[in-house]
Formats: sequence, C-alpha cells, structure tokens
Amino acid sequence: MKKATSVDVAKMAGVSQSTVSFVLNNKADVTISEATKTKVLEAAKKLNYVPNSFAKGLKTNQSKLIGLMIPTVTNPFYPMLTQSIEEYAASKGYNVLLCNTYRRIDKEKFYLDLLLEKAVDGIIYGFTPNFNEHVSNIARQLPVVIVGEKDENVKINTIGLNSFNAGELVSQHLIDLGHKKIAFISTPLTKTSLSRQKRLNGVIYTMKKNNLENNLIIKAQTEERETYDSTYEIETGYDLTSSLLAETEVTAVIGVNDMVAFGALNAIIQKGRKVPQDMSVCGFDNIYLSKMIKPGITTVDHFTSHRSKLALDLLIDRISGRTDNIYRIEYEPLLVIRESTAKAK
Amino acid sequence: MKKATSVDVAKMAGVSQSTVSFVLNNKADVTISEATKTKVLEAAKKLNYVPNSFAKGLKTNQSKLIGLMIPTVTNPFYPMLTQSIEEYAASKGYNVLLCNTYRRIDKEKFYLDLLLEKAVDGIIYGFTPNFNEHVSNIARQLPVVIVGEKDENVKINTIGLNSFNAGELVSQHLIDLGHKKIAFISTPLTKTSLSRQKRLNGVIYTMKKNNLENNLIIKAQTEERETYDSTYEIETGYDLTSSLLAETEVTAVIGVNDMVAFGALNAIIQKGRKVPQDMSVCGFDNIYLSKMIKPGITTVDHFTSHRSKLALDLLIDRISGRTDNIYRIEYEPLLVIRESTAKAK
DNA sequence: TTGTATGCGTTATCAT
DNA sequence: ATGATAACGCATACAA
Repeated sequence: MKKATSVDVAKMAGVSQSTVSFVLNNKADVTISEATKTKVLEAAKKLNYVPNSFAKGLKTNQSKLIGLMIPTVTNPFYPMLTQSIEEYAASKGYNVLLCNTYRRIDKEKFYLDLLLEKAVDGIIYGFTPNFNEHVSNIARQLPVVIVGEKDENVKINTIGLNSFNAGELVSQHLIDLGHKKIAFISTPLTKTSLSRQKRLNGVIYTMKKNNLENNLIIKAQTEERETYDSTYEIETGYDLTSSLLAETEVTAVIGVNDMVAFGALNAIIQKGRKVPQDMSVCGFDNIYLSKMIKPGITTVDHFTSHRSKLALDLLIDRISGRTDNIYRIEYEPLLVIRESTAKAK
Repeated sequence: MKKATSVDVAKMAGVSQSTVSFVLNNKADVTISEATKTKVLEAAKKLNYVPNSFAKGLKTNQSKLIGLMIPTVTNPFYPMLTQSIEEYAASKGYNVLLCNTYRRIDKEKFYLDLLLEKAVDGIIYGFTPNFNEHVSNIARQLPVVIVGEKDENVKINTIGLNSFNAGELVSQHLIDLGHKKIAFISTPLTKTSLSRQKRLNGVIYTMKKNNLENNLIIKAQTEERETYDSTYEIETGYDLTSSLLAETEVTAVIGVNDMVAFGALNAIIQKGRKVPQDMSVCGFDNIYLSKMIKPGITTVDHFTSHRSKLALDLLIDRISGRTDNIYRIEYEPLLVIRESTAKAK
C-alpha cells in the first residue's frame, strides 16, 4: 500500500487535484460547496492521506521544524528547558531537532550547518552561542532566539537570564547570614560560558560592596571536558571542594550551579561536617535535585519554563513575519531559600 | 541575499544544472573531469550553496530525519538514551525529532502522526509503545525500532532489556545477603509500563524460588501523573516508603527504578534509620544519581548507550533497505553493587 | 564527459 | 464553485 497523493484523493472524490488542495487547506478566499468538501474529506480519510511535506515545503518554504541547541541534555538544567520548548512547539505543529553541542565550537558549527540543510524554520539556543560569527550570519537569514545570558555584542533576540543579579542575590544572602569567608566553586570560567562568569562577577561585586573582597576564594576547573555525562559537574564540585577544605577555612560555598553545589555538599559531609550547621552551601538554577536532596539546596530560580515558551512565541512570530524587532526580555532571578544555608557560627 | 540554487551554481560555473548535481553528489557511475569539478565546487562555495532539502526529498524520498519517542526527557534515564542516539545519528547526517509522550496514548498517537507528516525516515522508541495498533500500522510503512522491553505481541525490531532477569538479579542479591522481608516500591504498575511489571515478576519469581513469597510487600502508585517533572518518581518513592515504614517491618526496599529508590532512601533516612546498616535499598537503571549520592545505590545496568547505538544502526540498515528482518537482540542486565545494600541484621 | 528533458506532489494563479 | 496549469529545485534517464 503506497502512500496516497492528493491526485489519488481527487480521483476518488471525483474532483480536480486543486480542489483537494483548497479543501484540505481551508482556503478562506476560495468557496467550496459543502457537498464536495465532504467528498474530499472522506476520500482523504479513506486513503489515509498525508500531505507530502517535501512538495509542500517546496512551495511554502516552511518545514515546521525548529532546531534546539543545548550543551547536553544529560545536564539536568536542559531537560526542563527542552521539554517546555518541545511540548509547546508540538502544540503549534512544530517538531524540535535536538542538538547537543557539548559547548564545543566545532560541534556548534556542525549542527548549525546540519540544521540549515534540514531547512529548519528557526533556531533556539538554550545557552549563549560560542560561535558568534557563524550564528550572526545565520541569524540574518533565519530567526534565532537565545534563552540565556545576553551578550551585548550579539544582535540576536534574547530571553535573558540576569546572572549578575543572581550572583548578587546568593552572595548577599550569605553575607546577611553573617558569612565572611566564602568560596566560589566552578566548572571552567572560560569565555565559552558567559553565565558562569557573570554569576561570579555578581558575587565579586557584592563581596566588594561589603568590604569582603579579600575573603572570596575562587576555585575553578581549568578544562572543559570533552565528553559529557551528568557526573562531570558533580565531580567537579566534589573534587574542588575537597581540596578547598584541605587548604583553607570557609563558612560558605557557592557552587556555580546546583550540580556543582551538590558535589560540594557531598564533599563537605564526607569530611564529617554538617550542612548547614558547620557550613552553608548554595547553587544556581533550581533544578529538581536542589529540592529533592537532603538538605535541600538554597538556589536561584530563573523561570526557565516561562522563558522557554516566551522564546518559542517570539521565534514563531518572527518565522511568520509578525515582527522584525530584535529585543531582549529579562526576568529577574528569584532566590529560593532551603535548608542548606544558615547563620554563620 | 537569497538562497542560491543549483541553477545559480551552474550558471556561475558555466555548466549545466545536472553537472552540478553530479559533482555535488559524487555520483560513482558518472565521470566528471577534475577541471569542471573544481569549477563547480568553487562556485558552490562562493554562493554558499545549500541543497534545498524539500526538492531533494521530493526526488529521493529521504528526509534524514528520525523521530525519537520517549516518556519524558526530565526523567534522568532518558537523557542518557537520547544523547547517545542523537550524537550517533548526527554523525551519520541524521537529525533527531524529540517527542515526549508522557506515556499517554493520546500524545503517542499525536506524535506519530506529526512524525509522519514530517516524513521522518524512521522512528526509535525509547520505551515499550502503548498504542500498539497504530505503531504496528506505521511499522509496516516505516522502519521502527524499540529500545526497551520486548513485547511478544508486537512485531517490531527490539533491542531488548531483560527486565525479568533484572528483577531476579536484584532480589537474589538481597536474599543472598540474608534479607527475608522485602518491599517493592513502584510508580503505577498498569499495562502502560511493561518493564515495571517484568521487574516485579522477576522479583516475585525469585522470592517464590526461595520460599519467601509471603514476605514480599508490593506498594505501587495507582495513577500515572498527568504532567511530569523529575520529582514525580522521587516523591512516589518517598511517600510510599514512608507509609510502608509506618505499617510494617522490612529489611530491604527495592525501588522500581533509581529515582524511586532515591526517594525511598530519603524516607528511610528521614525516619532516623541508616542505610545500609538498618535497611538495604536498591533500584534499576544505573542512572548517574545512583552513583553520585551517598550512599551509592545498588542497581542494575542495562547498557543503554550501547543498545541505543545498536538501535540506530539497525534503523538505518532498514531505512537503506539493507535488511528486512524483524529480530530481537537482548543484552543481559548487570548487577552493580554499591553501598546501599549490606547483610541483613 | 557533459547537457537536455522530465517529473516528484504540492500551492496558487488564472480561467471557466 | 471548480478545473487547468505553472512553478518550486532537485535527481536522473537518456542524448549527444
């Protein structure tokens, strides 16, 4: 049983092929009698007719496909984002092509080209692009929206995440609790991750503001790992915190994200200290883990799912030509206080 | 700057459009002089030529797109699977359309139809299909491969996961450690999740074999949740274990997967008992959490990433018509012993 | 070794 | 209210 075409439907319904097209697309400017409409619809159903997307695309230049670029879906922050975008996209007839770039510029280029070949209608970035040149070029021919930290240099729609403020929130919270000696633990702070840098900048700024600039210890991994699994960030948090504890005394640890904070928490408990009694820990992102482990980790929420949907709305508006504006939207981050932070002793 | 077509390339290179096609597709049966090859390639590069996938598909009937059906990417088991498939697919020029079905049959149908519209070349299921009728129909016109529990009734390629054996492994391990009174904690055991049932069946079989059939307590959620986030399974484990502890004495708890086991672990510790000294806990799947939390959870590994790649190989073989066989491959599960299980006291 | 011509299955314009 | 017809951009059989 081969796939039926609109010609087959036309034959069965005893009408012309163009009539079939009119009926199936509900063309407003063409009027079709109810009788033929029913005939066509019935024939289409009987034949299990599915329009050929290639032929359709050739005429309309729309694929109803969007590309989603993320570092890796194994990092629990991205499934939240991925799922909200995918689900919302599906409700609008779009499918999502998932691309795990590992934050590697060569992979990023590879995927951008692959998406171009597949004629996606638009691209959503779940993080700040690393290959600015290429992305900017592509953004000129194709709608692109970024869900993440804004980079002033890139003229692309951004649904922002104010990481600097987030850094401020967390560190001020600790300072308010009486903490003076604080460590910031992070995966690599290279330029490939803007939000990590900005979180740290927010922390540094706040420490300075409170005259504690000499009491901040920064420990960061130096190299991005080549292959990802979910353990990389936890291990980073664990390892760096372990060596930190061997060297210095601090009363609070800030992980660059919840995964790193989770690793830090493990390291602290491993050394026989109690959280939050002996030491406070906090992270960023408000992933499910920060809520579900004991003690729950104080963190910052970014309204990821809201921002993701907003990004898709914006993307579709641009795809359908309803807007040309390049603008930025920024949500204010929200501090979520849990059991892992308490008064410094 | 509009997108260049092969005609544009032909003009610039001073050759015919078909020559361009021959060169760009490296047709083996056609011989082209080096000189024209270079001319064409240069023109293509200069014009930033990207073949129109619609026109190409219209001729070749291939989209280089594959659909991936999973329950939800927010459950940490699926990102592992998703990433290995996506990465491997990309290396072969395929993009993956991600579909989160939430194990709901209406969503499953919706996505299957959407994938058909998008003319995917094949579909990979990351779980046992629920809508057997529809899937079986589609499998007749389109390659479909399942990575998951085999269902004897469905004639579809399956890269198996022997959940019965996995259930045996875990329960025999506990029995070997001297545990007699054991609880099995699970999300819903409805027919929409074959692997859950089979895991339990393996456990029941083993208990019987050891004359402990009356010492097994089964506690399962009754309703699948409508909307998913990662907390559902953890909460299920936590809640069911809490009420279990209030009712009966057991020395070991088996979670239907690592997430449920994690919740169970939290509940046990919450009650002031120690794992594994007072009680043993184990799960299934070997997700990163089972390794990273303290104590590490004894679990069963299913070689997900291997099986995923195998599934894609098989799918591509079928897409390219290299094989028509419907067969099953089954990996034996592997028990991974960690700190959460110990001798019964 | 290369060019010409055709058709894939739609959408949409123009007739009728 | 409907039908005939012309693209869309490519792959490929056939000619030269």
